[in-house]
Amino acid sequence: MTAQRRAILEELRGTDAHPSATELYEMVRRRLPRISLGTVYRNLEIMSEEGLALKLEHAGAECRFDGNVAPHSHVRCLGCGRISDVPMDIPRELVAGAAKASGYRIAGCRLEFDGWCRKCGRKRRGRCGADGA
Amino acid sequence: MTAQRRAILEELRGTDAHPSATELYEMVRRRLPRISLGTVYRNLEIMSEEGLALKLEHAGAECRFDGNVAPHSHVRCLGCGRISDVPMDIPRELVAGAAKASGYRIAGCRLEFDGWCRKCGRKRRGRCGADGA
DNA sequence: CTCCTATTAGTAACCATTATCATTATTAAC
DNA sequence: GTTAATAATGATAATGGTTACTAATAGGAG
Repeated sequence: MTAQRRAILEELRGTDAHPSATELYEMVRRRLPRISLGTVYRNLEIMSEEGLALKLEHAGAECRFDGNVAPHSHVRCLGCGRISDVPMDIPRELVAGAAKASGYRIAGCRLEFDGWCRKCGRKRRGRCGADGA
Repeated sequence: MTAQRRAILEELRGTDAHPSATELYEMVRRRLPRISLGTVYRNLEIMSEEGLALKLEHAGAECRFDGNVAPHSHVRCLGCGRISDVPMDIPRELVAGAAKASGYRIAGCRLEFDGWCRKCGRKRRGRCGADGA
């Protein structure tokens, strides 16, 4: 394992901020100033395949990465864009229901939430629901 | 409403194939050969905001569009890429659980399935689970 | 150390999507 | 029907995240 790959993995494991490839690139660059963005992408891809990292392809947004490999869902804050973990299992019945409703053999599923984090929610006190403001 | 927007909406409503912007562009082009791709994108965006169309931002894939505006989930076939409807509600408890687990005020959520459609599943008889083959 | 293979840095290419802008269509008022 | 104000169009350029390419370099087995 090269120094670059090790550094990327360590930085990823040292945060719960779900960094994008570019953010990770900036983080690793403090240690390895000559690393290239392509190297970060390549290694993240490889480590995702190997199960060392999780590639979060949240709909309509750039990819983010997670050093926490255990299956879990995520919420994205509509205010600040932050992504947080949602330690929650997807009920088996839900997957079974989807299989029945669609006729597909279900192999995987993602549950993605959008919402307002505590900080952003405080600024919006009184308002509620799914408005876009 | 312009002829272009009307044509886009009619084509979208006339299919359940969840076309991408480019596919829709090809479809509409048969009627309006001089329409531009930008116009298709612009109108799909506008109609999504107006609630006339649904923009499906399935993780890690190009956007697809749906003329069926009722809330529902989707499965993508890992074999052929086809997207099908999953007429299923997301349980309230799931959203409530996510709110509790994350501290966010949840505004929306997406449930995305990957799997094998009947046709592709037949070719894979015997195998099961979430392998990538 | 030496050869072989994998990986790197740097850069160019890709592709879906947006933005720009001069021209053209639509609408509402007369 | 004309006109003036406004909105939408087509064509193309720009953007941004990601992938592909390549010559140079690093790692590791023997």
